[in-house]
Amino acid sequence: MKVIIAEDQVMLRGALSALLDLEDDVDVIGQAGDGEEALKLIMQLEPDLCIMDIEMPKMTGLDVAERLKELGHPCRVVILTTFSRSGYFQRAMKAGVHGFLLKDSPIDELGAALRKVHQGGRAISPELSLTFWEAENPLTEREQEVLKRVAQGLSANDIAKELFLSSGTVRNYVSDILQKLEAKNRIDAISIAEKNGWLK
Amino acid sequence: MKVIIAEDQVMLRGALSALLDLEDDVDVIGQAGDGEEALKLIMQLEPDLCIMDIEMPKMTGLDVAERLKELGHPCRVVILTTFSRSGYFQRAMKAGVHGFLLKDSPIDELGAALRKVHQGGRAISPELSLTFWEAENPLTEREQEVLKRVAQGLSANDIAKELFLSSGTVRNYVSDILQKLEAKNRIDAISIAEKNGWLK
DNA sequence: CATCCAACATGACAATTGTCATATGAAAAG
DNA sequence: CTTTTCATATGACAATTGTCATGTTGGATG
Repeated sequence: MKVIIAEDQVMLRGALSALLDLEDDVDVIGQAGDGEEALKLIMQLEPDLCIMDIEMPKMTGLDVAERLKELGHPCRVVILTTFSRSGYFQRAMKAGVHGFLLKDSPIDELGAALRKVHQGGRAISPELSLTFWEAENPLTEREQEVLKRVAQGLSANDIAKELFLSSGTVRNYVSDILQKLEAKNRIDAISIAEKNGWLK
Repeated sequence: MKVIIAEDQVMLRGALSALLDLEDDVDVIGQAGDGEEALKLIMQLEPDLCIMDIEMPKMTGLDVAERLKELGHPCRVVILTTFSRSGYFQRAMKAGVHGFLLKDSPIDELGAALRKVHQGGRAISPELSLTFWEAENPLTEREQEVLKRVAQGLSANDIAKELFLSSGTVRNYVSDILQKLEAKNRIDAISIAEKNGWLK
């Protein structure tokens, strides 16, 4: 099977590529260090499978997966990520990926996962518990926009200007966010949202 | 040369171990997933070299390196880390490590770095620029204690209680921190300190 | 078609953060 | 030995955050 590896960490990308190339039935035909390059290579080289990190420059792995789904592209995506965040997982499933592995899994599992996906199956890391499905993002679109800017260190006044709202509105959104996440303050809220993959 | 790999990310640890074992002159004799296990294995197996991540559970790679230096242990440490933070680099140099590589380096460089260190040399990632040496942590011990707790989402009152200070004192420390880091607010300050490796 | 609900929006007031002036003690420098 | 400097420490006041009551609009439900 023809495989492309999309991973911005050079050393891991090189190591995975070298090891997978040692397998008889795996052919690593391309490597990408960011999401845009990954999408381009998939279009050009038509791999069977793509191993895709999530957090990459220019375009996240989830953005690429969503794009491939839009295009009805046959390439099967196996997400390989560091963080077991429910927000990522849900978004990946919606994007129709065929695998979701954690970098905390043994290297042996990767090859097995690729074969499974190539044969039409799905490969999900066993570490992802059932409760994982339940932690849906409780924030509205507007609240997410506000929280993203809070996380960037912007004040309520700054955010009000950017989103064409009044400062009181922004403060109310922040207050709603604190209540929904059961956070003590905005630093706490940022931390909770990051852990759950609710901050893009 | 006998090598131990200390890396909490299972997949990378497995991949590096497999690849390094393919080299004629490298013998991977142990693997550790956290700092304490790494220290224990180094004591027991007496490797020539240890490839050490920084951010690991229980004990950071830098804590381990410092411990080995205290003991005058002959094992040579090569730091392998994701983040090029000057705080980490300085602390590593002070701990007497023999190598400092970024996971953004190609896998080929790792083997070459190990040989260089084994022969008594040092191996530093070329990406680490000269300015890297200059970004010394501007915060006092007390300010660092305060910022660590701010980053954990504690209020000035909470921090005052923990450190046996008054709330006004804590707020003044926070204000000093904001000025030194040229941060707009505490979220901004946390972000700057994290980027520079000044938050432990 | 009417009612209800949720998302979005605002400002008054309470609580917390951040600034600033000030003080003390220990270590470094002259 | 004296002076200076820096880290540590505190509270008054200004600025911002967070809470709460309230309003509007559009979509869902009966």
